[in-house]
Amino acid sequence: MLPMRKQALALALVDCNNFYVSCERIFRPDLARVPIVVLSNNDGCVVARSNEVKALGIKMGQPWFECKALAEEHGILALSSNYALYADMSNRVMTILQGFSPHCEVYSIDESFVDLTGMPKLREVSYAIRARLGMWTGMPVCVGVGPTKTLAKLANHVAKKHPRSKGVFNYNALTDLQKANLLKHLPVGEVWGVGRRLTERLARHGVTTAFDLREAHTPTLRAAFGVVMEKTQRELQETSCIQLEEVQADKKQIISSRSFGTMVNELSVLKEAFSTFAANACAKLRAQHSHASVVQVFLSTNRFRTDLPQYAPCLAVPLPYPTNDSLVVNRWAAFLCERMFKPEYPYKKAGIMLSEISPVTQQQGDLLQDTDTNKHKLMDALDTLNARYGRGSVNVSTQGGRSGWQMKQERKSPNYTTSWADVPLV
DNA sequence: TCTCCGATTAGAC
DNA sequence: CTAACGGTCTAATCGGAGA
Repeated sequence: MLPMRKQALALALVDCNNFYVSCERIFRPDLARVPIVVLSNNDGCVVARSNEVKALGIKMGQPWFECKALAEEHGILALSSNYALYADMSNRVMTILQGFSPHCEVYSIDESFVDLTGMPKLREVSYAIRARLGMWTGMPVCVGVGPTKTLAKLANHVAKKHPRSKGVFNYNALTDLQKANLLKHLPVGEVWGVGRRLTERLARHGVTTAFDLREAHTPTLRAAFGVVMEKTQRELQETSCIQLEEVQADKKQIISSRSFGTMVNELSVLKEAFSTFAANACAKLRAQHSHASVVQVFLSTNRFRTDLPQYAPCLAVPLPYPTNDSLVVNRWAAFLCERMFKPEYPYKKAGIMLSEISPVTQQQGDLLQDTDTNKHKLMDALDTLNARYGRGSVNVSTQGGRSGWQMKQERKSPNYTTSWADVPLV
């Protein structure tokens, strides 16, 4: 029997167009042509832009106050981010994509790699993906197909940028000459994994396009830029180095943090905030059936106010036993907070980080350990109630009413899909 | 000298 | 009216401390 030839991979990257903006527009068709931005937490930075806004030159991540004048002039609608809505729409999209292939990797809230290897008529399949998502959710997407994740990303970029592609681009269908031509016209900074710093450094080595990177002398590249860059190069050469991760790995660290709506001066308010961070972080920990052995907390003044004195302490404690109990973590956080707190500074941000995370099934046996399971039952009940009635339905009493530190969120849309109270009556 | 560890860097979205 | 700039996460790398 002849050895079977290894089949060339066909990976599709399906990426939602202006995802947060599209989520908002699906429930407000009247906004279809209105220029829209969605703001980060605390209404701080622009994190999503409609095409009209991109055309005006407003940049991703730009502080909103810098855009105010231009926004006024062009009637830009700014919305606070509505994560309950975006997460729900994301789940719908990802579930539908599973219908096209059993092998999917949900890469982020708005994009998924879908393994289409072996399927005939990849263009038709790609258009079918777009059509089904459009019909079932209203979400516009672009589809890029390539033999590696890096080239699928690149193909998606081409699909997004060139209207003639009608939202679909298949790198696998190109001739060698077409591939070279395409790569020569792509700035190296557009390649997945090449950010601003690396773009600068690569330029000093004469590498300015994706083609230059693909053709660079590998040992030299490896010596100057490390193993990650070598993988990127090999991916551009159509050798897959970055595998499809179908099951999401457990988090190795979990952070819950926020910038405050206003400066905070009182210890009591900080402790309330930490109580909420502890509850959030532990809920995430329990959701992946893990516990953590290190609790770290941090505080900071407003780093953009260079006119004010700065203070950004950070304290960690190794726990005697790993835990995922909100009350236990909360007590440690409060203790560390008191140690760090200096009343002479106004605080703008705080947070908690859990690390040294392991599965609860790997419980270390210890004769002295408390075997009381009541507190596990308490956390189970809390998680169940919050799952049924919505996050935040049941809190730890020390969380308080958030009044002293609540982030700014002045323009949030209703929770159309996750709250009956928010469903408009027609 | 080797190894471990925390801090720093870079990137993604 | 004024001041106003996100939140999580991972992996690689580096430099110093300690074995």
